Amino acid sequence: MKPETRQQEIIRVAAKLFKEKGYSAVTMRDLAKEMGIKASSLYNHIRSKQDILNTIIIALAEEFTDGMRRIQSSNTNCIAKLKQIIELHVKISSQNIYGMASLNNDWMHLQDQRDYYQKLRIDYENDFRTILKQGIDANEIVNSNPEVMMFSILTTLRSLYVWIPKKEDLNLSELSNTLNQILIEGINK
Amino acid sequence: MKPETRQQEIIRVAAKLFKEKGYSAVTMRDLAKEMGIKASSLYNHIRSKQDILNTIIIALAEEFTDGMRRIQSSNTNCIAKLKQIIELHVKISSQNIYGMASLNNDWMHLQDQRDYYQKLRIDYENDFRTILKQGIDANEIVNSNPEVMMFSILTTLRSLYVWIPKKEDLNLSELSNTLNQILIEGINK
DNA sequence: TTCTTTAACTAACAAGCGTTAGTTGAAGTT
DNA sequence: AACTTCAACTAACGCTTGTTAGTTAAAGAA
Repeated sequence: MKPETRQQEIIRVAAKLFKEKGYSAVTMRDLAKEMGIKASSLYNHIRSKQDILNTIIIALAEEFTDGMRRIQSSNTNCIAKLKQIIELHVKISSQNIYGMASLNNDWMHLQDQRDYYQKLRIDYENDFRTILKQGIDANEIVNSNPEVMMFSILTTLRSLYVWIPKKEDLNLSELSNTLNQILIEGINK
Repeated sequence: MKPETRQQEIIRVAAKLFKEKGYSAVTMRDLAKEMGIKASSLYNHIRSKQDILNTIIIALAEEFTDGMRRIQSSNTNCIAKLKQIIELHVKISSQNIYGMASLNNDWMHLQDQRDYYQKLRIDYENDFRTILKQGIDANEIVNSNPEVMMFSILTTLRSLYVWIPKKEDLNLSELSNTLNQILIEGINK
């Protein structure tokens, strides 16, 4: 494991601050103070504040896109694909708690990369929708409203970053299983 | 129906801008431009930027608290109480799309009222948890992880404001029913 | 008509913003 | 020993921020 570069450290600390207060409310002086240096010194390592946000969000968004592609090409039924999606979100979210906050809350402050991000997001949702519809056609999934299903499941998965840090001694594969049960089978007896 | 006061209009327009860019990224000059007046003129109607945020968030939070109290004291089983909670969120969210964005994303920028808001939020979650646990004890709800159940359902309901505006011709009681089915009974066949 | 209230305005303030330029001392390289 | 690179620094830039003070014209009340 290579040690973290100073640049990576800045981006990591920035993501943490962005999670707490949001991109716009975090100043370069806040970030510098957290790093124990002066604001101007940050610019030896990063190009701009905007560039930090780009790096955080785009890397994560592409990770989700890659994961979805892998799931699509797996030779399993739709319920199993949904389980894989849940595991994908649990894995990425738990490994990148701070970044997920920026992805969810600060993407609108992207400039050059905003359109690209939104395309990735829309494509991801379309792939998700397709899996649900295939599940309905294959009689694996109840023929209700796939739009509401997607919204409900995806919203839950996208918010994992808020909730995971609150629980200690969290077993991730156990969490995936519990989520899978609740999202797929519901909660009633 | 009384016509909207100028103050109410400012708060409504502010909430709309807060939804798009977040509290910190919206300036008083942005808000003034949207109102068609100068920034300083806003202060004839409102005390401060912070005060706008207070008004938006606290009013909504108290509306949820009131709703929860009403549901608690209703003489129904737990599955029915959950349905009422879903209806409460659909109703408040659809009537206050913009305000819900501030409630969810900008509560951390509250100052004086932040502790009070957080208390309301924690109490609400505790009441929700209690209903779920009673449902498990009464054998209405599967004895899985009530913490994950609450997270999943509440996260979905809290994000309705993102999703409702995207759908046109949305029948609200139909939405409540669909949500109820998916959240309670799951999606599998 | 005179007085008061309302809701806009212009002008300005002090503080804070992201960022740049130029400098410095230490560490590594030849 | 001489040179280069690195990562910090100080100082400052032009701009934007929320907010205040004081003014003004129109509308409503006496």
